[in-house]
Amino acid sequence: MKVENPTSRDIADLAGVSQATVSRALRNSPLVRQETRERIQQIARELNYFVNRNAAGLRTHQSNTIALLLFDETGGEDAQINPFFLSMIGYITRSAASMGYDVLVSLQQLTDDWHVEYQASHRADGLILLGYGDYVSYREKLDALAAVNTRFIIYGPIAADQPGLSYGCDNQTGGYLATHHLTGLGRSQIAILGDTSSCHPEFASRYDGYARALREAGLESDSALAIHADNTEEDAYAAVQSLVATGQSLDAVFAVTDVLAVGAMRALADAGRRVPEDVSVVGFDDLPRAAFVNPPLTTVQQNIREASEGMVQAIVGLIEGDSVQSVQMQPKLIVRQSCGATM
Amino acid sequence: MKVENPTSRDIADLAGVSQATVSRALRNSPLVRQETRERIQQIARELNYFVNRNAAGLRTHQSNTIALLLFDETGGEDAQINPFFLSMIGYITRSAASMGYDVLVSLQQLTDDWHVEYQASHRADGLILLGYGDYVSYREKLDALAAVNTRFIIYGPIAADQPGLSYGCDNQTGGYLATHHLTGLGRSQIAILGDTSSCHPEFASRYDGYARALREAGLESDSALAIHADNTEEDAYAAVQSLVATGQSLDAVFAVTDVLAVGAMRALADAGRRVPEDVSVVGFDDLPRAAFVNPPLTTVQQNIREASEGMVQAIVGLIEGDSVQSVQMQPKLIVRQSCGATM
DNA sequence: CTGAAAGCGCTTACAG
DNA sequence: CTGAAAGCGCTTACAG
Repeated sequence: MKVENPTSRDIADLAGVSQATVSRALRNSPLVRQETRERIQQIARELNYFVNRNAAGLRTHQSNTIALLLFDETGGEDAQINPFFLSMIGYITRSAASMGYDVLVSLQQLTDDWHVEYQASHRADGLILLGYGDYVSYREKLDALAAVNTRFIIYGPIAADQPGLSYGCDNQTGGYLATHHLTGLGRSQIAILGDTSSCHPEFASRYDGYARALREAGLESDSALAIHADNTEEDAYAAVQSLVATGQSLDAVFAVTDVLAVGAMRALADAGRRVPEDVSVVGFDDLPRAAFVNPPLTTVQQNIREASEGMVQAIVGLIEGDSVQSVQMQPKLIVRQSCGATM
Repeated sequence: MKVENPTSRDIADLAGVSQATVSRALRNSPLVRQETRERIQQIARELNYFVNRNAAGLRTHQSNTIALLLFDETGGEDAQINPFFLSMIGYITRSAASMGYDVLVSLQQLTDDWHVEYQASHRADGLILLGYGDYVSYREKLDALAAVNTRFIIYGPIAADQPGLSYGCDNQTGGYLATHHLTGLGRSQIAILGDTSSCHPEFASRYDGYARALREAGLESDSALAIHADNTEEDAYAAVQSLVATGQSLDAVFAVTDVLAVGAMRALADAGRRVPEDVSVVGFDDLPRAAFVNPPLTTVQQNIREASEGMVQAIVGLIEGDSVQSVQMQPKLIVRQSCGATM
């Protein structure tokens, strides 16, 4: 009675029906008489039988799998995944499972181009792309994906002529919220920390929001207060340390990510500047650690659960042939103690 | 010249060879003349052709995929993955990729039993299981996996009669290191926080190490200082708060995970106990946030990179028929400021 | 070194 | 409601 690696034919023999009927019964086809169906499913259960996904996928041209590709610009060998994207994995996986999809996770270097392989090899029906990357090389990848008709959605800004769908937050508004909070507290020498060049459209938009808030408050953007840093804590630390060493005065820092904000806070502390008394700090992302740093970090939150579930729905929609739109979410300011606002 | 979804037959027609030769050439078979092989690979590249994994997998009975199953005991709908296990995903994925394997990630409730499906459905060649779980229900799952000859490795303690391989750290030594550090600082009323019942063998072993260190220091284990808490920050907060409210005096806490340690530190602070002046705190895991809390947390580190890479090598070894052993790593005490040790 | 052929385990039109 | 049959796109013994 025990079969080592049972196939639908084994079930058929045991049930005294054809293999086709087994296939139908296991897919809950209404074409099969209920009594037959239940008997077949019972036998399948007893044998620990599961449909061979390779065979089914070969027939149906589907994998019921979504590939989740994490791009890592700053990543060396030992690099941890950007915690912001890492925290999406749970939501994406759970949400995909509830829609009947598996999730294949892969870390990609921006120099790789395995990404086109996932759908072409029928390993995945669609892709979700996560990562802050240099826009120019990123863009090439998107074009390559579009060229082979891959279904994909990218977390990030919606560029006008960019192929594919995107799901992102209104970064301009986010930058505005952060900066407006600082000007509202009377800060006037507000530095912005990060790579706000056009290579990083999401950070560039945060800069635009920053500039708008300054303008509204009657302040001028001062290029001496635009501090360039790659998106690592170490780079942020070094950049802020250098700026402070020049004698440049400042009373606030808007870091375009929490990772940068944490580095900035360390650099300020080591330079003897108190946060928030001497310098206010705002971040962006609301990483888990934002609540734990000292003082707890005021930051702009993107709703990652909503984003994760939305992206899964979008890619599944695309796979199933629905028409799907790009989405822009509204960010939210989370006030903690790093700016000196009363709670 | 452009083919929509090229197959090996299309390549064959274009190259003027048989489909079998294309298959061989693409797998770099030495049976194919080099010149022919290169010509075929060139054509494949031009057409953006990739081998259909479903078809190949059906033939070879392999998926070249590892399923990474994360079990979540405390997980409600909105629960984040335990950050300790989350941080392994990157290393596991990268390491699997370097060995030619994809990683399928799935969050599992301890009540589910999808886990047997992964290998039986030929979606994965083997499983890696991560998660702190209630040992009794966990054990049932392992037995079910073993019953259907699934290849798997579990991160956790090596129980004598447990099926499958495991990869874990020497939790007893870890508990000893933490507690010995505290006794060495002159602490004598050392609480232990967590679920150290036999349901959680890893935590129970940490308890054993704690008891051993106390014994060595001539101290007695006091059951009033064994604080039960599920592995969440909230539960730890509540448990420590209650204990302090009873008037129980204590001068140190060994939390069996960093998640618990963070909750304990909050509860102590809110009760007006200074860390480390009044109460020393040690954790376990060295989560990313351990360095960020205030004061930075002294903790026992498990080398997650080594563990991740080791587990991938082990499961791949198992898949490829090597003989593989369970491994126990040595943990390491990371001294920060939460105990008051001089740095 | 290359080709013809079988077959992996399914799904689904087609026929009854 | 059920079965016989074709075929998805590969890999690999077998024959040359």
